[in-house]
Amino acid sequence: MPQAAVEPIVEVAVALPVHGTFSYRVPVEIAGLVEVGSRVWVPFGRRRATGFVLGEGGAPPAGAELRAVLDVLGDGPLFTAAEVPLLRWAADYYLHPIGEVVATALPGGLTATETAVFSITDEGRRRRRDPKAPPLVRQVLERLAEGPLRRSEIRRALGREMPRALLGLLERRGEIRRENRRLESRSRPRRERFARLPAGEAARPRPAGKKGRVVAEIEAAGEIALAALARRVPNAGAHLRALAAAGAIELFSRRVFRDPFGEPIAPDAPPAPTPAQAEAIAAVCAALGRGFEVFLLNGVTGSGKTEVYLQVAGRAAEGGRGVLVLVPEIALITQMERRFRARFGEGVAVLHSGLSDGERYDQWCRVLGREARIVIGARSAVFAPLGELGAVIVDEEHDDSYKQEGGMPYHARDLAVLRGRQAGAVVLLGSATPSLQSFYNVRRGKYRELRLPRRVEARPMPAVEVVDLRRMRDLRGPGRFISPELARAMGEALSRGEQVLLFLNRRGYATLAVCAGCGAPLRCRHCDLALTLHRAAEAFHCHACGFSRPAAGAACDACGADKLKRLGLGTEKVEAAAAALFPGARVARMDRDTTRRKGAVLELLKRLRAREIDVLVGTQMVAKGHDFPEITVVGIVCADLTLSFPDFRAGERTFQLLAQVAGRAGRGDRPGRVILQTYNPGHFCITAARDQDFEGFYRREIGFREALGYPPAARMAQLRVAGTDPARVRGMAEELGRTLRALREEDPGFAAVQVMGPVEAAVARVAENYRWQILLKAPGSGILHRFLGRALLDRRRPREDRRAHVAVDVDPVFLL
DNA sequence: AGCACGCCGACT
DNA sequence: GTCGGCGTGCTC
Repeated sequence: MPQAAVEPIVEVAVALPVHGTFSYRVPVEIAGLVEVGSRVWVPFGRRRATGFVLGEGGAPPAGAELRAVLDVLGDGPLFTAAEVPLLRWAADYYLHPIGEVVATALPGGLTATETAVFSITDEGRRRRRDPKAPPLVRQVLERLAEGPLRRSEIRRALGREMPRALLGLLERRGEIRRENRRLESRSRPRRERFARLPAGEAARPRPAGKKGRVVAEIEAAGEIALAALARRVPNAGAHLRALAAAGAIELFSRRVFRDPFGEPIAPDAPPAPTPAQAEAIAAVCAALGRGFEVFLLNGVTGSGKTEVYLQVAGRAAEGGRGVLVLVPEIALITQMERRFRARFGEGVAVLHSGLSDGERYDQWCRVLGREARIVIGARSAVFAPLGELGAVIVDEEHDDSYKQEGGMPYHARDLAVLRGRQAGAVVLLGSATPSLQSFYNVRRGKYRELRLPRRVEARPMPAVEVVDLRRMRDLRGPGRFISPELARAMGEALSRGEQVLLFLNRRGYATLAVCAGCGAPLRCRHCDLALTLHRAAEAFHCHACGFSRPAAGAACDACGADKLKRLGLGTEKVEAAAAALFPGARVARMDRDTTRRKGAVLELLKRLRAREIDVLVGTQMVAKGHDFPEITVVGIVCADLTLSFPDFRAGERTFQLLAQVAGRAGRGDRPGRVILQTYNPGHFCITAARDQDFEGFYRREIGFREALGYPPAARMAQLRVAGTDPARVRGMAEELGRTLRALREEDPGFAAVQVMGPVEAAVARVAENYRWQILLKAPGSGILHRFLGRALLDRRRPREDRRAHVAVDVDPVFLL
């Protein structure tokens, strides 16, 4: 007699905003298909939901009954057991529901949901025109007559809350029908149809005419996708069925990976490293396989950090272990990807938000299937399903783009280090301007520092001249922001046929439009923010919410006067000034406005390389790691914009930005020159950036952080209360503040936690959302985490909705 | 998130 | 009375 099969129990993270995991039985029939990383369909309360299997489950808490997994979704697991600890840690550390953490980690479009969908019946169609029916009923029926809707969609269409009871009543009366509909996940493998010649058959007589051409093409290709065949032989499709029926060809379908890569890349051989590179490579490679260790590669701009990454990655991947390479943004991923594919060929996958859900899913599957053991990606790639890791590399580790805002606000660099620790892998953080946090860890002996103090091929560092903008204060026109020194340097470079980069960290033409009559600034209707004039669009834009209004005929909202003074400086005005000062020069601009289109950044970079651009004006986008070989002069139009930010990281950000921009100069064989214009020529951030003096900057800045208890000397978390109802938002923020202070009072263990606020956010309203915030400071992350857990998870809090809700940001980077 | 339950004021 | 808001608990 066969032994009764035991149903396994699995631990499932449900893809809903619910804290904790849940246990389910797995029916024996599908037990073989359910493993760690499987996507499953499970009953949850009164409905069903997508879940992710994290491991073996335990007995449910007393009173709860185990329910059974209903189905296994998709073709196989979506992550490996090696990634589970990272997902759990992130959920715990960032106080985020684990199912949502998994959903964030995965490519989009994989979480099916189930909700009630309402549709109209014939009875309802009749009642729709009944004048005696209440207006709300008629409105609902009217909407449903156009097509079935979910409750949330009805709410949106009507612009008001839709009482459940009313829908229930209409259903009982037979005017509407309700059914549970599974909203399917969108991403699935792509299959394509191919044709080939039948195997093992000697040359059979070739058909004549068009059919013959089709067969010839297929024979020449070996096998060919039908889409490609149709491109070569127009209307080939018309003959395929007959050819297949005659046995002349075979048709079959196969999974294909949507290809995000562009043209093929010529292979390269590793160049001989400089002595400093060789030393760094040797140090990191010696650590491979010996467990967790973090290196900070502190290398000046142009010192060849990428070559170190390449050689480390190559060695780390030798034993079949995975290598994760994080790069802050998409344009840089493309550069990095080219270098890696030139060295390692096809074993490279890319993961970033520039890919479609389908492309991302395919790349993800290539990694899962171990076809690619090197992943290059932006922050979300930190979750890539590489399994056993050999090395983690984070390029430009100081870059703020690693911080995710919204959803689960995580820091990819921090998670990368954690992932390395969990995997016992080597972590390599690289930057010319390391974050204070990473350098602090070097100083405390947690990370090992490696230096590349010189540029490759003995190229000199650029010479930086500081120009005091206060001299220009009373001037008008371009002379106010393009000093004689900068203009002269530009003129000399241009006359030698060299290129110039002008940097200003603010886009638009005029950043402040003030009424000439009453002096009121022009503000956004949906935000507490001034509008910026964009001349290319001839419109005023809000940089917070995207609101825009035409510039033509714009009048002051306060007094109605139609004369607006266009104050403030943005990249568009700099562009216009450069064109006016150097009429022969070809001027281009690189900021979010000119690069919104996909591929626009690469196009600009290509034009720059092809020398079709003489002067490039740009925002911080141009500061990021790009290699501009022919630029010899960099003008920093106004270094003070980031410095005056009311944020304790303003100095750090300014130093990094200036040092990085300056580093764009002279990367080819001609020496570079940087003109740094500022109203604060004596400020230590400015002088340190001028001298490329990271150590000096660090000493000054860490002193402040330690004295004031700011990270990295302490830990912070920010609680953001936001919503559409200003009174509720304020009430919730104040209530939360009281709760936090009470918690601090009642437990002496929390005496070291500081609660600051609540205060209204600096921009109190963004896109009709009102914002308040509370800042928490603590000496260490353990105590802060316990405090947050007690405050937010252990005690009841008021129900949140769009009118007012709380978001936690652990280790916040942007405090405004 | 979304579903049900239970508590209140304000109408037939 | 009871309808329909609104706050609260719960989902293995």
